[in-house]
Amino acid sequence: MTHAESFPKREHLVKTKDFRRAYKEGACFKKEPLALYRVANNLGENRVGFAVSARSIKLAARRNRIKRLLREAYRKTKNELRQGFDIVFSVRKNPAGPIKYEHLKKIFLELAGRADLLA
RNA sequence: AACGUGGACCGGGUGAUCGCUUUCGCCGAAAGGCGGGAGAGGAAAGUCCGAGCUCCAAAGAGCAGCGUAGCGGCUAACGGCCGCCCGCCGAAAGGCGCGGAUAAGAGCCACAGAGACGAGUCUUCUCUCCGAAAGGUGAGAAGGGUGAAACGCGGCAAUCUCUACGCGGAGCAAGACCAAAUAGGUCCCGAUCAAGGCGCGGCUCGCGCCUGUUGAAUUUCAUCAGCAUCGGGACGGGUAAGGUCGCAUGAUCCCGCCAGCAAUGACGGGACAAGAUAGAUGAUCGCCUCAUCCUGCUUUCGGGCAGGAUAAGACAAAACUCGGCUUACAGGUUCACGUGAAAA
RNA sequence: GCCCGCGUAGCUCAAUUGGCAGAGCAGGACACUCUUAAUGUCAAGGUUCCAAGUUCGAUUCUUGGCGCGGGCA
Repeated sequence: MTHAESFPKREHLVKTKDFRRAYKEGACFKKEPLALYRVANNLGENRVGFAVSARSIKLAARRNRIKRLLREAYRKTKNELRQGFDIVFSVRKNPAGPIKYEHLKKIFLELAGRADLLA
């Protein structure tokens, strides 16, 4: 059995096509510096992708950290979310100052609430 | 000890819970599950050099072009490293240096200055000659001023050039295989035999390769047209960041010993150490020691103690692989060396 | 990942054997006008992306950084 808080490859959004579809057709919710795109898929479970702009955030280490923290926030809360969506988290602008997990998680939860994803 | 100089090394440790990538074993028809192992750096960075490797059919010579530049050595190779010489900086330990060209030539040296590189003379003095004198001709010497440089076989070759040596081009998104899907394209230009064309990604030589077929119309040449082939260009359609390999045992790392001033090499023994592809190393909570800042107390004014805060806190993360260089970097460990001034 | 190109006034760009950094637009002041626009005149505006080096002298040449833009299946 899969553990409740695991996040295997199957749940990752991978294809460029899927990302394009989310941007184009999905509903968009923003709160600096994060943006959430949500579109229904017909798979019965969620797939999630994280996009961090390399143009505005130069340091690879910083980009990696933002992705990991977002992934962690998703992993911890995935059981409280409604299923059957493709979700993309996009970070376009470089947030000022150090990146804190607690801070990102707050924004994450707020956006998830606004996107009507919380069960 | 203080200040300084040059190397070498580290740049958290440990425990718990959840999670990721990969590999091995077991279970399972499969999806997957369980257990064990492994999992970022000294710069992984910039992409500045040098290689391996792959493709361009094959990769020759000369020229052009590009690169390097004291001498010698090391190396697979290098623009790297080591030793020595020279120049400059430093009191010293040391540091820095695109550090060839007196042989052939071209170009430039603004402004200022009389004059800026073989053309001449602004001022003064001496001598000679002409002249009554003022002054002038010629020769020599010195000085002032300008300027970076003032007559000297000037300076600039990080201006062309010359000399010596080296260099074919592109790059793992190279390239190979497999699968699926659609199409089995359209248009333009050139070539198709005795002299041409194409290739050797710049040119020449040299070398190699190619030149089929039908018809107009008849033996050949030449010309034209069709088909076919080859080369180049433009457009259209389809699929899409598809999968596997390349892809990690290597100029590898560690230890010992020998040769060498050294870089480095030989020998012996041991080790196997990330492999992702929207891109794996993370999150939370403890403890330990370190650092920085703030507050308070204390002091022999160097510091010490207590509490609190800060993301163990700097620079920053593999993307075919190595050897270097360069740049960024909180803090710490260690070895060797120097000592002028100031302070003690 | 690899390979290219570009940084000059607020903006768009010039500047060659290395020798006083300029043009157009925008902005400012003045004139003209009842007022505005247009037009004319005037002045201002620069660490030539940064730092070293060569040179008497660097936007230009050399080296190293920083920033920006593009291409490659």
